[in-house]
Amino acid sequence: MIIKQQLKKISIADIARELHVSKTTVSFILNGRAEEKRIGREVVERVQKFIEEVGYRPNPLAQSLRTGKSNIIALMVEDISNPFFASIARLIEDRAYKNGYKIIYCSTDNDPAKTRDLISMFRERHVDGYIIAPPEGIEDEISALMKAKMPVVLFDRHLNDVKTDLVEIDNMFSTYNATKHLTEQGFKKIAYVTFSSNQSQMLARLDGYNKALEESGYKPFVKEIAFNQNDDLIIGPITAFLKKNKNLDAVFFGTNHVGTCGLQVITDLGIQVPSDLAVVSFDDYNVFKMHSPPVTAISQPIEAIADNVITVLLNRLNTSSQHISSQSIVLKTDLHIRGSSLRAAQ
Amino acid sequence: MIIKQQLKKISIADIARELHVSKTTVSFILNGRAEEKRIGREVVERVQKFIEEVGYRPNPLAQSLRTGKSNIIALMVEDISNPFFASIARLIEDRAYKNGYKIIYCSTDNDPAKTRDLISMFRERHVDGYIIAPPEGIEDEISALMKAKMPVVLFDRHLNDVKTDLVEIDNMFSTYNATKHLTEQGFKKIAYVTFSSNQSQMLARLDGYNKALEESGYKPFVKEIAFNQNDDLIIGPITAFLKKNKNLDAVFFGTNHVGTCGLQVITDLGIQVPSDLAVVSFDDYNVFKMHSPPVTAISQPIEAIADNVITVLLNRLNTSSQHISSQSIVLKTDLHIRGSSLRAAQ
DNA sequence: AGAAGATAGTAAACCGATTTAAAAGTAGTA
DNA sequence: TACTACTTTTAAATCGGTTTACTATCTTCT
Repeated sequence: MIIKQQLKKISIADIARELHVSKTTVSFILNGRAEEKRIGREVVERVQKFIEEVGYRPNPLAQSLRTGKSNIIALMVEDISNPFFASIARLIEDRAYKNGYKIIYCSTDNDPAKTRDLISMFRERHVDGYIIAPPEGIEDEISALMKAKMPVVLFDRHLNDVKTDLVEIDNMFSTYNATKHLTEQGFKKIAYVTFSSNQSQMLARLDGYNKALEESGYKPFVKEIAFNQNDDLIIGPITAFLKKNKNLDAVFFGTNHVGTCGLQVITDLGIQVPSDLAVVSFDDYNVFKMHSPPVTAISQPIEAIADNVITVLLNRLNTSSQHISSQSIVLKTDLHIRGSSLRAAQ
Repeated sequence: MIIKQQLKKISIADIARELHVSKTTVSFILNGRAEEKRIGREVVERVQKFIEEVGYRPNPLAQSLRTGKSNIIALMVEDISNPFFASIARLIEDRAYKNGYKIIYCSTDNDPAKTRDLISMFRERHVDGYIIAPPEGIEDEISALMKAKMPVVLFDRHLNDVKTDLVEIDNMFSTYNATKHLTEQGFKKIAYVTFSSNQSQMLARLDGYNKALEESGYKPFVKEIAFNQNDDLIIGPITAFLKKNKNLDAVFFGTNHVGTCGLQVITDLGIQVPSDLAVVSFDDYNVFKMHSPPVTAISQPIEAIADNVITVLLNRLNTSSQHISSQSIVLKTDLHIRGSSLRAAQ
């Protein structure tokens, strides 16, 4: 027998009337302040029993209006349909729900104006905290949130001059290491194809690549593509680039999106991997694992990122870490070396 | 020069006090009911100017509490990190935002209990409408929503005995057609690997496969796998199945998730596609397009699905379609025939 | 002049909770 | 008896809007 949930009406006032006590009393009991407020044992039991029976649930809107708290966390990522962000969102969602928080997520498209709108919408709705993979150009809004004492955790990238909690990976070392791997395999003309971006993680990745090449004394070839969700506008430039630079012996893609598009180009052009061209990509992804030959990739620790992000935020929300000014967590990546970057036996 | 947004305090009462009018007047003007309520032109202008100046925005919580409307749409999918659902979510999100609605999404994991909880949470928060890819076993909750006059659009699958708005694809024809394609290519021992599920779309897909085989007089081989998010628990059974049935000449995967896992198994076992085994999968996906050989796949019209879903829901919300009892939209799929299912020239 | 009607605006109730400040009851004590 | 102290309970204010019902003034018409 399923108990009919009283999703309908029943408010705290109804309960009070029904049991001949005041709303105040009921509210105190509901919020576990019965003891503190010295509500008699008998009353507490009567109220709790009744609440149980009718399946009463307080109206969260009214609660939020009064208290200013909403039990909602805003999660803003670049693009929720990108598997990297989708996976992280999923993991964060699970942990948040388990801790009584709901997640609202949305895609920023790396557009500061859209992001600004979204933040202001979230502020109006009194969300309790923010998890953001920030686009450039919203430093001021983030600072404003901080000033208003809102918990904010950035991840995937950081903003200069804004001190927030932060979860990142070691981008520079990751690309440095992967590039080194290529040079160790004997590749010399190594291109780096990436989105044109001043985001911290993208700059760091580029730095790592440059540093490794510099150490080897090879010349860098960098191709920057305008950020875009539309595959065709990524495939076009990559095709042109690869057609023009036939002398390359390896290519390093800076993100999973660029990487998948790049692979498609390579297939379309009939380029042999790795004999014609070795391939490495940032971010691991089904497509890379299952490509033939499988593609060497830098795998981000998705679970660890999600876990750290939500842990840091929950701590802030529980105000148990008021005294900590801000913490920065940097996680390691794994380089999964696969066939696409191994110099065939001569 | 950027105007400082007054995200702080300022309420409708402040405005009223400042301009020596009543809250009521301000509220009417804000809601465009000035004319109807015969507020003088001069007052309207004064109020609007002031509102503009201070950047006043009404508190949505208070609005929702009073009106019962929230401008929020709940979007419940099986798993937000599945690329099919992530893409749809993304498209729906965009259109919803453009129409002044926000989306809250979440993953049901096909778990009716979790789904029930989520629905009841959404009801408490007074979301205005629901978009749901429903798991089995929540017929009652959906009916309850309908009874409460909430707009509900189901997609991807339907529930028997519940008449809601619905956007689906022609699952049965899709698998029938793809299976026919295999038999026409000369394959005879065609396995169908899928999640074990009584969801409408899964049953229809299975029916299509069976019907095509029946017409050809071939024997069906169906392998059902317990639904699971964890790849290892999918890969294991598929591996066992393929190892045991070496006489198969084609395999049809019933979802993108099963398909990617299946491909991985095929690669790991060193099975040659299509010479040893032809492959077809439901859902198109990067992984299939880029596999070598590329994998024949049934591509769902993602944009059309998203578009229809949100259009139907927005119509309901605008109450312009009160008289329509419920509408069912069935969309066509595309079979993308690729190398993985073509009988090599003998 | 008086009734009816239009015009312009507002006070107060309401949505459903939390919280402050205070009241009512009870017991102990001087 | 009156006064303090403690326990138990509650009325009313508040959050920030929307909406109902009503007032007051000015025209217009018979």
